[in-house]
Amino acid sequence: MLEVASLQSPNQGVFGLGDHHHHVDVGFPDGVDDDFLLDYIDFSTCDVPFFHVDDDGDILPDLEVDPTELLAEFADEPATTPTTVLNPTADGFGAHHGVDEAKTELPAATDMELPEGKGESETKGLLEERDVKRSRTSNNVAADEVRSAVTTDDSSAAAGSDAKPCASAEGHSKRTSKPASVASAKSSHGRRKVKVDWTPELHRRFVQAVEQLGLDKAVPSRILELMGNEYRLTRHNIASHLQKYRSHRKHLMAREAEAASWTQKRQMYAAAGGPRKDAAAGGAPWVVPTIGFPPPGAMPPAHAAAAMVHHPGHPPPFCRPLHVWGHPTGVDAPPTPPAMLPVWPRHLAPPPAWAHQPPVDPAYWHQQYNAARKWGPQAVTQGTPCAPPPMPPAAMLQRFAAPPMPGMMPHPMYRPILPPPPPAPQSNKVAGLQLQLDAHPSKESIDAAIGDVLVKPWLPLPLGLKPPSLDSVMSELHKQGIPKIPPAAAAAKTSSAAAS
DNA sequence: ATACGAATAT
DNA sequence: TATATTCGTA
Repeated sequence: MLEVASLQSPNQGVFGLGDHHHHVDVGFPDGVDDDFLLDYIDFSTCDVPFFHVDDDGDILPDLEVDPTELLAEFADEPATTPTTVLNPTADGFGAHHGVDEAKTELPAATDMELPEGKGESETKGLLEERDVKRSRTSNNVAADEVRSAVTTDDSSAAAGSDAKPCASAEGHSKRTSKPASVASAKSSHGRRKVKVDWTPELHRRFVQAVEQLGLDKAVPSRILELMGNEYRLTRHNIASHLQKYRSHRKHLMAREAEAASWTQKRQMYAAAGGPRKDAAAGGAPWVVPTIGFPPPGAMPPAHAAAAMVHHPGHPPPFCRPLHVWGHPTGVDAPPTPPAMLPVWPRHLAPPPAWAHQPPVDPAYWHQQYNAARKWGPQAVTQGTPCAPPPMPPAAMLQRFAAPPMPGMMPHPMYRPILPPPPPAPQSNKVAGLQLQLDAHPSKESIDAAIGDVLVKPWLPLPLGLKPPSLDSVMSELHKQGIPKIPPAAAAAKTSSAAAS
């Protein structure tokens, strides 16, 4: 079992995403990235750096395949490689930025279905190889299965199309050639399984297919059909990804439900008679639109700035309500209206115990960030132009800039807002920042949703941390001297609730 | 025999 | 963690 650890692309990191090197000149990224590369590639097992060069002389980066396979490919497939849609070199990538690279069009299903006119059934059969394999035996599947995996699966399926597995095309120039362990070269010419690299682009294609089918009808085989075989994905690859996709989706919805419930509570409170002064001042209730604002240092300045970008005609993303567009098709549009998110009232000076969070490992945010980029709405929103958002007004940056806190990362969700020194000045601004509820997202708002991708990672409540009960909140308000506490709440669990 | 998908393994 | 593989099931 020759397993080669899959390489994690440095580009997958927070900082790399917005800065792809689209050229593939030598197979290695230039500049600083070389350092990264060195870190990520284990040259000890690599005899020769191998690049996959196609007819056009393009080097296809980051193929997660081993040399053996490549060789095999060359062998049986001289090189009739039609340019893949996803070949990064094919579409002036220089123009793309960050998240959204090219919104590649999903070629009509019919188009990509079978390059060589193969029937669907045939393709299906081929792609089902693994299932067959599985049932066939069990022992020593290691070498055997792996071999057959590539042999059957690939050679047949791949042979079907001359498209190369450009699965990782896009933006991942750095992940370039993967140094495969040449160990495979030995006796058993063991072919190791290839780990599919679900690049953002590939994922997008996947999502497109899913959308096209509809969530309920999106099953691996169908998705595979729609995606075509140019990526040489197997049904299992899809199934696995689909599983995760669903899972993420589920969590996303759960999160939204949570936010919605919060909104309800807030509204209850407001209905019960929230702080009059705010309402009287013409402002909204006590919800402050600071939710989701990235904690200082959680993201690179460029992205942080991006998160703050203001889209004309729309509220700044960071005060946008948590809202997932769901399927563009509308099939599963969130039933609950977008709502403002709960945040700690700005006039509540020291936040209660539950608002204080221990320092969070930056890696956590990076993960959140990456996950959001991959599974977030942008993935669902097709054809979204994704130019890097402009810099926010300096004033805005200043306003939200937080003093560096070495080692400390205030919790994003409940980062308390210190009471503004002068009480008056901010009222207008806040009003301006007030949430706009987009019941029917316009194109712009969808575009703006990209900003949400950057924002959302900071939205969720920390795991294991339940939002405070309405009672405890009101109790806290009471402590702070906020008038008008519903009797019921006051009577109820006071400090105890707040503490928990 | 196939395909699905949850659970598990790597 | 992401992806692969296994396993029970329809």
